[in-house]
Amino acid sequence: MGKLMRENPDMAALAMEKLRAAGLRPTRQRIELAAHLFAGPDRHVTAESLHDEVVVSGIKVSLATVYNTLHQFTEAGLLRQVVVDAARGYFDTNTGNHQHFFLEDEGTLIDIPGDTITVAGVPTAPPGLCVDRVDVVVRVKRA
Amino acid sequence: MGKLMRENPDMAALAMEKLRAAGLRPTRQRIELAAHLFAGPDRHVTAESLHDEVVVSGIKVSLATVYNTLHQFTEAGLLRQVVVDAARGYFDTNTGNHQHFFLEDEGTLIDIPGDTITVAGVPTAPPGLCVDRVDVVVRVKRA
DNA sequence: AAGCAGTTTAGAACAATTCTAAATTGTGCG
DNA sequence: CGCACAATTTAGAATTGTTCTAAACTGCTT
Repeated sequence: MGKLMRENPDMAALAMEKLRAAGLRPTRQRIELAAHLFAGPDRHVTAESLHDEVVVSGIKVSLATVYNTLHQFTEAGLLRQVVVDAARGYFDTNTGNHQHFFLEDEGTLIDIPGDTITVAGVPTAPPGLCVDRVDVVVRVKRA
Repeated sequence: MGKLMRENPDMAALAMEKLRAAGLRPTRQRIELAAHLFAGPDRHVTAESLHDEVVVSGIKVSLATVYNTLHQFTEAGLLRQVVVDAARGYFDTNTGNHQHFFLEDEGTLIDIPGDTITVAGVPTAPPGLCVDRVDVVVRVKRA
């Protein structure tokens, strides 16, 4: 399986591990995408941005596959979706408890560590429902 | 100016006032939409849902106008946009400080009064930026 | 009643995302 | 190893929500 990932063959190995652990067959495109996503520290991508990035780096993956993969990774718990912009969907490689700054002008996300913000007084969920998650988005603008 | 709004002519008058106060010319469709939006207590609508509702009640308004109007109302401070679902945009007639439950299964929003939830520890905005708003979304699911 | 800027509208255009059916690729097995 | 089959990828069409456009219409002022 391959000739790519020359920049860092170890990333590929790690990615394969991650995929296998998640029960996802380690295909060329999944490995490349995972390598990109999990190479750096916490990252925020959209399907389009990740696709561009990956294509630029010389890898051939279709946009449809990026969408599929992003969703599969999310289901597998490797990613988390962040809803801050009605226009596009963001995916976050930080799946732990944390919140976000959202720079509305640029469409950029910045993590806020999970122990920084405290949310108190969340009412109990309406009958028959349970709280799935509490999201805090700090929307910031040019001063 | 017309024959509709028979259910509640006063609503129409009120709506006209609101529109005039906001500097929006009180046209037939704006009046009808405002009457629907501000008739009940706090409401959450999408362009589509409001359009359907209004059309069903026998009023002729195009979807484009609903979109325009919703945006104009928002700019005028009569409505507020809520981003909880990547798929569609919601508008809230409650423009005051408050938060939301979001029932992911149904796509329904429920207001949480502004003094219920307390958010502490919001870090200062990155340099050159200022906090515009802090949104809290409590995502709930079938138990 | 006329004029005109502000509005509305149908329909085209768009952007993000999903779907589809066909081609390709991992993986296990003999 | 090489084959078979299911899982995956893909190009392109289709969907969905939203915005744009140019033409028709309407509320206001005179």
